[in-house]
Amino acid sequence: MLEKLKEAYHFIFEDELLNEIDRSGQLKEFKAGEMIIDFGDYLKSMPLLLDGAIKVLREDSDGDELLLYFLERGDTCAMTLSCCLGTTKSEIRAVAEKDTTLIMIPIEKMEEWTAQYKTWRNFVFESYHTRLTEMLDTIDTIAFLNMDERIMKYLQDKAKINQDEVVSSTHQQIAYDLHTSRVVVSRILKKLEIEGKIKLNRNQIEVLDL
Amino acid sequence: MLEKLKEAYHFIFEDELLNEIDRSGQLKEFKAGEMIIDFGDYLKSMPLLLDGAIKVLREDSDGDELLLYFLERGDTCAMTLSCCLGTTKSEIRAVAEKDTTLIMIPIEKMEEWTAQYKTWRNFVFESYHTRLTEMLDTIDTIAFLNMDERIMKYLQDKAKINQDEVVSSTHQQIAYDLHTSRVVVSRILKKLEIEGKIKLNRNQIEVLDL
DNA sequence: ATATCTTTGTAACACAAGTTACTGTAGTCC
DNA sequence: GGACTACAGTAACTTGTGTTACAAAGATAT
Repeated sequence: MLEKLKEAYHFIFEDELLNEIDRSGQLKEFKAGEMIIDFGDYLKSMPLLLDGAIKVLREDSDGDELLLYFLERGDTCAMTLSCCLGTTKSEIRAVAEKDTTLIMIPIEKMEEWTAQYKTWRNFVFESYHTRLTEMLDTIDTIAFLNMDERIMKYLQDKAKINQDEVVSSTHQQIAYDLHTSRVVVSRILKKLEIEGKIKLNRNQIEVLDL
Repeated sequence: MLEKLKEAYHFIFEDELLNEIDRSGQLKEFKAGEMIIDFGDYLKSMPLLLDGAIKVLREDSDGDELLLYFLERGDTCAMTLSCCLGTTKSEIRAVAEKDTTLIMIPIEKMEEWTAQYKTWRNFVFESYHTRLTEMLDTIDTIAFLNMDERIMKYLQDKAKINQDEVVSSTHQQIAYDLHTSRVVVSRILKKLEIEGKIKLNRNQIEVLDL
């Protein structure tokens, strides 16, 4: 574990802190599609992403979902982070986008390290900043873009996260993430294919315009 | 200034820190409608809200605006906060919603106090948490509500912020904040009036259903 | 190979929201 | 008072998106 940890975080944390994380943290692995955190979960530890990718979702009162953003290596979930501090329930759902390994850090350590390590403080602030920026981006997307643009952006983001220009999703899955209907997704994907921006196959969409 | 500061913050900061803020901070006053921060501004100090209210907006590439949230006494602008740390440009615009007084704190102090005062750290984390939650609420609003509900929520929020059930805005101003058109706002306001939820007058809307 | 299920394509329609255009009305300035 | 401006009301139309319904194509199981 220490190896992987160093690989991902040695640029920002000093050895002493890395060793502390190694001692207190618990390694967890999730298969693609597994749920990591659900709405209303009480969180007693904070995740540090070592490898893989996580999809973060929001749900409304009718059970409709909406994709907020993806997390990659080196990220932490700032929502979780602030839930930990407030010991409030999770406002979001986190699902493994691909096979994912992460380290769970007990909340008690958070407070301790925040006081003790400047690098940790900076990391936490940096994470909050990144997440706020990401949320702004999400707001821009749903407020200012039409469905064509949102779908195209979704495909590009997903291709980037998975480092594969072929996105393996059904139209229904995309509809869930974007909070729209399957028919709308099919219709627009077909239009994007005619425009030459993507290539459609069963369960697969090749993104030509990255 | 120290008086006002104590009035608003003595519950969360110790006297020593309050005195520090008093020494380093600079008092600023803004009239309702004045712009406090604009897109692209570089920020060298961080605002603490003493009195009044602030409206925080987002803008897209075409210059279209969208209201993100309101700030009240005891709040700070977490976006500003993270801009300060990253010395990046402001992603948002802040406008005084009513006459507002705030204290500007130089960024150098931020780092210092974060290391030194636990209450300050908690305040900063708390602020980030509140802001993230507020952003989630904004996302819910634009993603899951229709225009009728959004306008009603807007009026209720605005009435609450101004502690006045009479909202003094033109239909055009509401349209800007919600990123829609004046005609749509007029049409829906009329409908809400017929439903008995509001009462319309020139430049004024009385919110009956708070 | 037949039956079944999942995924995709498409047509026809419904509806919310945005657009254009015009009118009326309340204030302001001369 | 008359001219002007800002604000509000409303009608008629367009457009984007969501809905319902059904058919076809590919995958999977028996």
